[in-house]
Amino acid sequence: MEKRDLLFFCSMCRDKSAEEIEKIKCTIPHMVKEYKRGEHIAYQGDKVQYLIMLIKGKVKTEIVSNSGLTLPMEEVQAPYPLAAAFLFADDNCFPVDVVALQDCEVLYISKDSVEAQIAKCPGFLRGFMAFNANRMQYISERLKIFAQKGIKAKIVYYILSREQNGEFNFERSIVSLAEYFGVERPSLSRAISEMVRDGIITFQNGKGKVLDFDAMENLLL
Amino acid sequence: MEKRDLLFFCSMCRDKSAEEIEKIKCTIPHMVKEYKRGEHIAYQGDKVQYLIMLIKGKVKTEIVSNSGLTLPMEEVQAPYPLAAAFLFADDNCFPVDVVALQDCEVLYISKDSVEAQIAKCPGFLRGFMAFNANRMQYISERLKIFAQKGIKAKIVYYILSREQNGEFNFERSIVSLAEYFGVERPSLSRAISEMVRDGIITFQNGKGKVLDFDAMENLLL
DNA sequence: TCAACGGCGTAACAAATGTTACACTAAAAA
DNA sequence: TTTTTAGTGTAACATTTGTTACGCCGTTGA
Repeated sequence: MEKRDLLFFCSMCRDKSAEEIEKIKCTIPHMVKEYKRGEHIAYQGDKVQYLIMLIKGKVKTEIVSNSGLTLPMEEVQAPYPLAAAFLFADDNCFPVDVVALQDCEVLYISKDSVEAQIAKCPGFLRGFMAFNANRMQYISERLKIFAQKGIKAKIVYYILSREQNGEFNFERSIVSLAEYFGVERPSLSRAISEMVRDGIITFQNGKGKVLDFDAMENLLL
Repeated sequence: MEKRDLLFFCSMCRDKSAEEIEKIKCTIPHMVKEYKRGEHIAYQGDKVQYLIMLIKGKVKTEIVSNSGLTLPMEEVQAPYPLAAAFLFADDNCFPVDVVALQDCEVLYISKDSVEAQIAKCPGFLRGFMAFNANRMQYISERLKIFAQKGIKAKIVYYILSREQNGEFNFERSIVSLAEYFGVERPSLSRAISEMVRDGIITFQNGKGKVLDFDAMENLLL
């Protein structure tokens, strides 16, 4: 194993130098498995017994209903942990099927080894926690956006959570923002245009200013 | 919010009563502070330096924009941890203001003490992880529902993730399901009626059967 | 018994959003 | 240079969802 697991241990044990990571690699028992394109890496309902790291390739996850229908969920690029949050959950089952989209390599570390490593190495704990916490933070943020009813409310929420002195920068294209909001691009475009027309904000090239904070607040209800 | 697994992060302790929790307080270094109704327990942007447990009372959380507008987020009843996921996040700041709705008691355990306890007591680790994992699971599930475009798609998703042999039970009232989906009750009611009319499902008193799986699948697109 | 209430279905209409299509621009590729 | 491509705004129309109001039913409590 070479550079790719450096990435792995960088994310899981981030306060170590490369040399120290070398040592750690030797001290954590692990397995590596390879999967061909199209193979299942895990099935929904499987127990998550290992910390599972996708170290090479790309996978997709999908929900499988009891009647065999599949609902695509998301695609994951290496390097990335799979179901890391569920290793310690009460219901520690894969919530999805995991299928290789390319030839993949997957690294497994048993739960016991993870716990042992956590006890030994605070950095590993921090890395693991930070990963889960960051993911949680991201998901929470998205949930708050989704919970806003109406496109304008989402826009207002998004702007208010990042404006400084009334100025804001979307940091995304309209296309990706629409996707992030879960709405259609023309709908988002129209909503922004209307807010500009109504004198609530200015907007150009992803940047803008808030002109009427009261109107903004009303849009949140 | 799921209160069922509250909290006390020692899995050995999770089913303990308030009295038994008293003992645990003795084995981990900690502080207890009291807050009057209306006082701020934490401000958005504060560093999360402690594992913070609301052990008595009720609080509300709200986002505060840079310009002073507040967006209410959620209410939390004791006992429940506050911002537990953020203790180890890279950006370990409170994402919200926390304000006491009643007189409250709050317990603080320093990050170091938490790490020490985790190293000492695998049960504590499991409890902490399980709490975060369960919360993540809950939030992920809601996010998946929200991500479904259109009420019928949400219904289909909800049904497919819990049907057995084509039979399902909502386990909730229409009112609370509408809230869970983030839609209005009459809209949900109408959508269900239409699906019944179209021969896709049967439905009565919160229970029903899937009649046409193909039609269900089509509604997910 | 009756009144009050909450949960539910339904309908008519209003409002928001999706859909589709087209035009314009800037940047990248040919 | 010209052509292509991606990103964007806009419009007209279709569809979905929200809003409001009403009636029905079962439960609760006076």
